[in-house]
Amino acid sequence: MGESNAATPRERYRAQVRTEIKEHAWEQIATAGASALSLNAIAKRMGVSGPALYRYFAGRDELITELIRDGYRSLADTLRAAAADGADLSGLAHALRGWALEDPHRYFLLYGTPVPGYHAPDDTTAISSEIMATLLDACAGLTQEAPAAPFAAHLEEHRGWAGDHPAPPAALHLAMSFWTRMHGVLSLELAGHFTGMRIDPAQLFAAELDDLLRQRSA
Amino acid sequence: MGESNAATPRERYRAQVRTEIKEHAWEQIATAGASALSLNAIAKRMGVSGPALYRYFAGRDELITELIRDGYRSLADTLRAAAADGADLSGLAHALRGWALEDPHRYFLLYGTPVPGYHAPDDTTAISSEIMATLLDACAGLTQEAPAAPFAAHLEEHRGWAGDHPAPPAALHLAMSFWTRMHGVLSLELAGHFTGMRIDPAQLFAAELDDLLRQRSA
DNA sequence: TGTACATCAGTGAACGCGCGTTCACTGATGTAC
DNA sequence: TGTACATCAGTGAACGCGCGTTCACTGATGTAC
Repeated sequence: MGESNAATPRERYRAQVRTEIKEHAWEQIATAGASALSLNAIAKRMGVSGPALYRYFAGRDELITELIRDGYRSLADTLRAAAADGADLSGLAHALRGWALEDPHRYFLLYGTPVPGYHAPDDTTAISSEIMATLLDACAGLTQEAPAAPFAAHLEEHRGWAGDHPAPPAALHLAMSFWTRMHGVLSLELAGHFTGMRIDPAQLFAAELDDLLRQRSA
Repeated sequence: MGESNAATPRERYRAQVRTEIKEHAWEQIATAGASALSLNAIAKRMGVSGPALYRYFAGRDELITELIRDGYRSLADTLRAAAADGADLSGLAHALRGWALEDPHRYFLLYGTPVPGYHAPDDTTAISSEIMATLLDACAGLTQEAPAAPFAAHLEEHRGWAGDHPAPPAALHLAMSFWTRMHGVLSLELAGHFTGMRIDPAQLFAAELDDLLRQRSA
């Protein structure tokens, strides 16, 4: 009690306002897209003057960075929680889809068209590795043919993206394939490409997942 | 000669300027992204006054529409040409990847994060169907297990996206899977997600394609 | 408990910028007789 | 071939807007004695 770690009222207030700003930012992104994110507009919606927000974020870029970080964090936590609940790869797939549908613009902010002048901070790749490691844990129990020799070697050499997870090349490949395939269906679904086609995205997603898991059950 | 179909000098001039405007538009998209597309900026680069462009396009939206249409057209032509040269599914995959790498921003304009306030015109779905039909032709020669009954029925009912191509459900599913899987790897590659991971996109793409075609050769 | 001081959240004015779009116009190009 | 006219590409000024960001400031909140 009363240690240096206790948040002062001012600190708590700052944290709360930062959160509120970010919430409005997500709303705005959901309405007009990430490239239209504007500090002034957020301030207006909060009933506050424009420059006030500069007390909380150094500028627009820092805000976007924070949003991206939060996005990765949220996905990592969601998948980890699912895994802790005993979800297998199929369960993780549905957790991923649920998370994406919950806020499509958040998904696109992380995995969609890159924001023009913007470059992601280093520590998001750490969270990314965490996500891949969770996938790899779920892949470990499954059998899968090893990829062709050169590609297997390539995967073994570069396992940094999975936090140096000690999985065999077959699992590394499966995790990678899982990610790209789920992303393929999901991103086209979220972009609305299936609505025009009158194809049910849920069925397509399920079929894709089925095919991925075929002959790979533990 | 001299029929109503012959282009007058003025018509030829108009067409040429329209083309030039679109070229500058693509350059600008490649630099700052689609959401930063600005008629004024294009005009400035062309050494012409802002309002001058309104002789050629009703506004920003019409220009974007035209760019999207041209993009779909270009992809459809590329794939069709490859198919006419005897390319199989694998050949089409590489044609697709080549086309995407040629101009990543063009790819994202069609298949990336949707442009905020914008809605695509109807006739692009016609070109989309043309693309899918080309894929389906290449799928026809391959064998593939039919998908589960309900999904097979769903695919049979809604084959409008393939221009009512008379292919069996197995082929419809394969084409759909081909599209989503290639898009999955490609869009992550173009967004730069593999560079941070130090994974070679070409090898990953090849492995994904290999897996797709496994046990489905004619 | 009360006073003096430091911290800091938020304001309002200002800077310079670029945007989409309209409008009345000038001047060159093409057409009709 | 030459003149009268119509078409239409491009100009420049203007409208209203919103953006990111800086700056000197006011006034409330918290701290030290």
